[in-house]
This record gives sequence, C-alpha cells and structure tokens, in this order.
Amino acid sequence: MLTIKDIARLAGVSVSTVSRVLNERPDVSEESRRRVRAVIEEENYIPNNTARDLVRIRSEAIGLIVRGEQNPFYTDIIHAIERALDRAGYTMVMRQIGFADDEIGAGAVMQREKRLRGIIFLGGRSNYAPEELARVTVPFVFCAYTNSCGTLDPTAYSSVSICDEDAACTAVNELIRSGHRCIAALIADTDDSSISQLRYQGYCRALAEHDLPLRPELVFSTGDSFAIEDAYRVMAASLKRTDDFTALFAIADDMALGAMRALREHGLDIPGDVSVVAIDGITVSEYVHPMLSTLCQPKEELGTKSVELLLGMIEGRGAHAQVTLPTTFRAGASIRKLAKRS
Amino acid sequence: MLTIKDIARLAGVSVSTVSRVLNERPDVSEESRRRVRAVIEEENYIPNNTARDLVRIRSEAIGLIVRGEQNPFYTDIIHAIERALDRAGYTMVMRQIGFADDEIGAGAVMQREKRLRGIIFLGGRSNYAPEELARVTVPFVFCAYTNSCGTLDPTAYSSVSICDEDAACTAVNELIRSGHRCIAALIADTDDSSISQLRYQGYCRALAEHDLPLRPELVFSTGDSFAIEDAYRVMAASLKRTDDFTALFAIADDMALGAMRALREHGLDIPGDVSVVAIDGITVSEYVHPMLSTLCQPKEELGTKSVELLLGMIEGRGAHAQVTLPTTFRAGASIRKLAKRS
DNA sequence: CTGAAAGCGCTAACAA
DNA sequence: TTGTTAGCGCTTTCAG
Repeated sequence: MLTIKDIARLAGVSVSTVSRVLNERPDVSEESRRRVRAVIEEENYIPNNTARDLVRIRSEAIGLIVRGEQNPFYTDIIHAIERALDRAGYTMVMRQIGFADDEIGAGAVMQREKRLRGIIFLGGRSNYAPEELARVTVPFVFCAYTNSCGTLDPTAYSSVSICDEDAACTAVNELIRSGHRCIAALIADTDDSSISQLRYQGYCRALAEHDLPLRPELVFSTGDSFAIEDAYRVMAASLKRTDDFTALFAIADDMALGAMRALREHGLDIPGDVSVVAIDGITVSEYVHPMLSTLCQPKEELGTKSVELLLGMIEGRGAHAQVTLPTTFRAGASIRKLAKRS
Repeated sequence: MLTIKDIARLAGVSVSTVSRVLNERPDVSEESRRRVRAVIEEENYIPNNTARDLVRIRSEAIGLIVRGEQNPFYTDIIHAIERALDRAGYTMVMRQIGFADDEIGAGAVMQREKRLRGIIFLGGRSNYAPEELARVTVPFVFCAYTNSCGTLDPTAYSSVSICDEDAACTAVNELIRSGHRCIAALIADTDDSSISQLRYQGYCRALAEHDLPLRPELVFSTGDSFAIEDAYRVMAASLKRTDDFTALFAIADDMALGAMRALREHGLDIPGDVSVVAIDGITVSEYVHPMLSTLCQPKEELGTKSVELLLGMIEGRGAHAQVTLPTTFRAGASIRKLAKRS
C-alpha cells in the first residue's frame, strides 16, 4: 500500500508538497504540482482517509442514524441525503437502530468513534430533555420529524419536516369532504410526542372541526410499529370487533397497504365499502390497486434540505432552524365520494 | 475530548494499561482493570476509532457497495448484513452507486480510503476480468449475484446467491403448469451476464422444455432499469402493440408491480386476463391485490451467509466459495389456472 | 515556494 | 503485570 512518503519520493519532493497538492493548496509551483499529480495518477495512489481524519481531528464524515424498522419511506430520503453529502464532499456513515433504541446515545457514541462533523437523525422521537441532547456536541438535524411538542428551545436544535398534525388533518379532511362521517384511524403509539401521536391529533382535530364524534373503538393501534405486517395483523383483528366505518385514515402509507389487505380479506371493497387515505407518499402506493390516496411528503427535499441545514451549521454559515416543508395531496382511487344524505 | 492519556492519568496507570483493558487483554491485574474501567465509565470516555484504525492499519470496517436504484428487495438484505456485522463487532460503511457505475472501482477506492477489512457487493454485474477484480485486495463477496457465466476462477471470488436461471425457469414453469402457453416476459438488459439476462435465459429454457415457441414480440425490456416506474412505462407502451398473452413473467417483484398497474389500466384483469409471476419476494408484494405469486429469495440468509463467508475469509478460517441458496415459491393469487384445451 | 519536524490518539513491541 | 517508546499516514506550523 502506497503512502504519501512513497509518492513524495517518487516525485522527488517532500511529503508536505504532496500533502499540499492533495489538499489543493495554492502555494505549490505548477511544476511540482504537475509532477506529483502524475505520480499519483501513475501509481493509482489513494490517500488514507483514516490518517487524514485523525490529524484533522475531525473527519469529513456525517453520521446518519435511522431509527425503526425499514420503512420504504426512508429509502428515498436516505438516497437524497447521500447524494447531497457526496456532492458536498462528505462521507456518510449510516447506522440503523431499533425502534426502542436511544438515538441520541447512538449519535453520541458514533460522533466520538467516527469523529463525525455532524449527524442527521432520521425517524426518531422528539421528546428529549436538553441535557440528553447535550451529549451530542456536533451539529445535528432531525429529518422528517421535529420537536413539535416544544420541550426544546428552537435555538437548540434543527429539523426539517412536514407539519404532521396539519398533514393528518388535511388527509382526514379529504375523507370528510367526500362525505365520510365514520372514519376509523390506524395508528401506532399514542403515548408520547411521536409522529404517530401528532398525526393522531390531526385526525382528532379534523373530526372536531366538523363536529364529528371521536369514537375510541374506531381507533386501532399497532402499539409501536409502523410495519406493514403489524398494520395488517391489527386491522384484521380489529375488523372482527367492528367494521362500522366507511373510511380509514392510516398514519403511514405502509400501514395503509397492510390494512387494505385486511379489509379485502374481510370482504370489504376499497373504496366501495371503505375508503382509505394515508400520509407519506411512498413510491409503491402509486402502483397498488386501488391507487392509494395519500398526502405526499417531499422526500427529496427533506433529504437535501437537511444536508443543507447541517452543512450550513458545520461550515459556520447558518444557525439552527426548524424548516417545515409542504405536503401535496396525491389523489389515488382509494376514496369513494359518498352520496350526500345529511 | 478525552484521550487515552487522560484516562491513564486519571486512573494512575500508563496508556498501555488503558489500551490493554480497552482491548480486553488478559495481562492486566484485576485491580488496574477495575480502576481503569471506573474512570472510563465515570468520564464517559469513548476511544477514537480513527486512531485505532490507523494504527491497526486495518480497521474493523466492512464496506457495502450497493449498485443500482433503490430496490426494496435490497433493504432487507442490507439490514441482515448490518445486524450480522454488528453482532460480530464490525462496522458497516455503505456506499450506493449508480446503475452504470463501476462497483469494483468504487470498492477499490473505498477499501483504501477507509482501510476496509472486506467488502460486500450487493447487486452488481459479474462479468469482470480477473485484472479488474485484482484492484480489490481485501476479501469480498458478491451478494445476491454470482459469476455464473464463468469468466472467473471459482477460487478467485466468493458469492452468495440463488441460481437465477433456475429460479426463472421454476417461476415460468408455474405458469406453464397452470396451462399458460402465451407467456410474455418483462426484463431489463439482455446483453451481458446480468441477473436480468440470467433470468431471461431461465424463461427461455422453461419455454423450450415445454416446446413453446419463444416469441420475441412478447419480450419487453426496460433497457437497464429495474425501477417500478420504468416497468410500468415499458409495459404500458408494449400493450399498445400487443396483448396477445395470457401470462407475464417479470424478472423482479418490483417490475411486476409496475407492470400490473399497466395491465389494469389497459383494461386487463389479473389474473382473469393475465396471470403474473415474478422473482424476489419483497414484502409488499404479499400485500398488493391480487397477492403476487413469486419465487422468494431467502433475503435474511443472503445477508447473513455473505457476512459469514466474508468474515471467514478475513479471519483466516475459510476460503472462497460460491454459495447457492434455495428459493421458495410463494403462491399468491396472481396466477389463474387455465382450463385444459389442446 | 519548499522541507523538516511535531504531533493527531492509539497499539504493540520491548524492557523492566 | 506494567511502563516506555516507536510509529500508523497524514496535516500543519515554522523556518528557510
């Protein structure tokens, strides 16, 4: 394995000169630069990033902590993040953690182990105490979720997300606009300020705004999973108790897909018997039958904007900010317009 | 930021002693070990991996190079790989590359930059020349594909995959067993030894074995993409030319889903008018309607076995091997049994 | 513009 | 069992 020394020797210069051309410093003569470049090219030399990172104290690496089971929704965002990071000359180190794991802890460890310049948290909770958050001492941004319950000072964290509550409210309103009155909800956990909870609140708000009663028996919860199979399982079990609703709001596309299978297996037609709406806008939901009506998150922008915000903080041109991105309703064929009758 | 020196000072020992307890060496007195551990705990010290990796020359990192657009099929495998690596005490560094990019080159760069111990290639081509492959000097394994065209010496590479040709043949046979005679195929590229090509060969073989003619006008190709949207687009365009088939074999689940939408939009019922079968067994295809009949790849095993093989080579207990894993047919509802006539 | 030399934080001989 | 010390490959003063 070639080192900078070998290159220096081969080019007949000192290691510092090689280092200078490696780092595109201006203070090198054209002649030296050319010679060094030639040798590097010739020998197929690639600098040892580990050593560079060590001496620079900080690396050019950004950590990405992804929480929860594999949600197809994240895939696009992850790609957007990686591309954006790559374009800016940073490396991405990804770490997946379990639904119940502590992402701040994981971030703190990773930050030190890998000497990260910054961290992007994808899909987490947001109810941290400031002290907990303080364990992460590099810039970070929450992607696709935010601290909407307000336990944190807005100057203390960054986030790029949609407004989950509004999104849910909008989605449910689509159902109501189509004449639905008995609207069930398929959610995950309800007991903290998770995305599930926020979207559930949006559901409640939409009902309230239209003077529709909130019927607890129509709120189905997977407990803490967004997984398609759990959505299916819970929906199937719930249908044995009640199917007294004409529409279903699922807090995530993936969950909607699971629920739709359960509905069909229960003999219900979509949207004939039950209309379905969800939030996220994952690719595949545009290809299922009936095409899922959903409120799309701007996946690409969530990723690129997160990177932009993070790099802004890292490179000292930019401060903490909470960015809220707009959603767009994608009309599918999973909502049936009900005939008006009171 | 605390360093090993600080810990040594605080614990009243030398850095070597700290290093020894960090690396769980046996030659440390219980007394020292206890004291050092206490200080580490107390100070929340986390060793600098960069420095460790530098001095160890080689890191504890394994590279994962994922080629091609985000295929949901990969997600599960990636997770399986990460979990297995984590369990064995290795870190994963992932890098996505474009469909047309050179994964061996990417691997070679990454290997040097990150001082990788090994590399797993996910979803690549397999028609490299031995000289190209030689650029990667750490152990590596091809995951989910193999060098079936045989340009490589079996002692020169490792792979964990299914037999793509057999899988395709089996899938198409399911169609034939159900009485189908006019079977279209939706494929990607055909001009190299890609997975698409192998599966296409399986399709051809199944037809040949049953004396069915290969009708080129029923072979639809996306060119080089496995993306759902391209499958949809190509299928929709093809249907304008011909719909003279009773069954469709798609080389990937995701492509099947795209095709199914096109078929429906063309007014065809699945499986009433057209039966569909595919290969991969991604999660969501179990939830679409009709449930997709498909030949499942053992995703979890593909990942864990790849890691096992790789670590075997890295840790010196194990040599190159080509592992072929079995597929299992998952009967959905997308195949219609044709009445026997002729 | 260039080179010598001092580390970055850690591991691994080698001595003690 | 412990400490001393020489680097790992690179960047970065600081002189020249």
